[in-house]
Amino acid sequence: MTTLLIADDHPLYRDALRGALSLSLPALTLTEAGDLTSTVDILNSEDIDLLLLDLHMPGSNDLFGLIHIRKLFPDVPVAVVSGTEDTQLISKIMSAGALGFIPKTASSGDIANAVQAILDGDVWLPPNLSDSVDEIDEEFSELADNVASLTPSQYKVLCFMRDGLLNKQIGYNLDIAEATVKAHVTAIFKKLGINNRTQAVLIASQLELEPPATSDH
Amino acid sequence: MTTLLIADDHPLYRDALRGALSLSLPALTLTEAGDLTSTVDILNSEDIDLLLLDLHMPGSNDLFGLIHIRKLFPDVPVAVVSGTEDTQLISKIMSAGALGFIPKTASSGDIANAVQAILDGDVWLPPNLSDSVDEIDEEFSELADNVASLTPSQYKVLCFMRDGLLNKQIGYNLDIAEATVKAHVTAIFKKLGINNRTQAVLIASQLELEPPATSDH
DNA sequence: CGCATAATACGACTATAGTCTTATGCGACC
DNA sequence: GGTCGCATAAGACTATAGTCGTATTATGCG
Repeated sequence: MTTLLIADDHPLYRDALRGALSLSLPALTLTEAGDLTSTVDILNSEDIDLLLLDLHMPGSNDLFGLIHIRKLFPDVPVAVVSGTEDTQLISKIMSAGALGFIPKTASSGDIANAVQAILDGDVWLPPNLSDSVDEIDEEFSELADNVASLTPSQYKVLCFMRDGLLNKQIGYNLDIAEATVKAHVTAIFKKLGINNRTQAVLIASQLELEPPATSDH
Repeated sequence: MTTLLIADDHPLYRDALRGALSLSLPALTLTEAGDLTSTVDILNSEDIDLLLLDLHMPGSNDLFGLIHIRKLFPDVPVAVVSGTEDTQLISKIMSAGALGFIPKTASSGDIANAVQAILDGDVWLPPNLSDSVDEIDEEFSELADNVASLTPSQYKVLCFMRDGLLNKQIGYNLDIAEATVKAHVTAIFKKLGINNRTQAVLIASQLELEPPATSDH
């Protein structure tokens, strides 16, 4: 039995995906999640053969979420579903370990083709874009690897750093001492090959689709 | 006599623009610049009726360059020429004070139309995109205004901050004391309504098209 | 079990960031 | 000639960032 997890924060779009897939590929079992936490929970408790991941989910932090999932479950194939058509971003998504990119404007036929292709072990990109995205961004791939090597605590600290929080505030949010936050910060610097917070924020902001202030969808 | 300045770092594309314009609008006088510094020099020494600005010029720092030029020469109309088709970015470009956006894929007819329209005092956008870009990003517009209010020295310091440099290193680069750098940094914080360097870097990174590490062409 | 390793946690210490005050020189502007 | 904005910068101070050493716990492995 082949099981597929649809992770998207829009119930309507989940329904649309479910409808399109149950028609074209009725043999699939479909599961759903609406945020990153429940996505991780389901991946932990169930055997999932393919994850359809929307980058804009609550708690996902866009590309961070993809890297996070890829690190926790390297054996689960991931296809990213997103409204963007930015080829550079798609290149980053593929460099971060996604096996396919499905634009939200794709037809149900294309979606079914994409899912079938990835289940068969292929890589899938929208036909009109496959030319411009074929090459992998080496530099970004290394960056994604470095970020993936962060421990869960370090990952959280980096997220808060990217939001402009002080060490003290991060400690308060995570309920740990400021000294511990600093230890995590130092560890992050070593793993990312940098030596101060501004450079960390720059790297973290490269992993984000939209500026925090204007997330509007 | 109407004079037009073509600012683009690709000699070939400058030639192409020159060719397209001299055919369709032979009454124009055309001038060229290959980087931001010489663009500013020419705007200082000559009367320019329209600037065609590529965002990816050396020293331009993408949107920073546009804001910089808009601040120094608020009376010179600017049309941005760029390879991107990202509607969000185009919206930012227009919010930062450009009067037109010309994609590099535009036909020579469209380019001539755009130049003529802006010279006539209109705003011009590619026909296929004008629907999705009509609204101005208020938040970003305010941000651009704030950045435009920076003095030249403050602007330079912010650029170096965005590159992850320490105050000491910025002082060395600009040949001023660290105390002066700190004074500028404090002034920048007040103008941008923030209170630490991380937030400044976040704002600065929103004004950049591509991450510094992956500028490729 | 005994050992190694990684992750988390934290205090002590040093370096850097950031504020405030004050002061000087310069050019623009009326 | 006075005023204003800007750039420069010193000194003194506080807050925050960042390093280092170390203790604790959990996890994997033979």
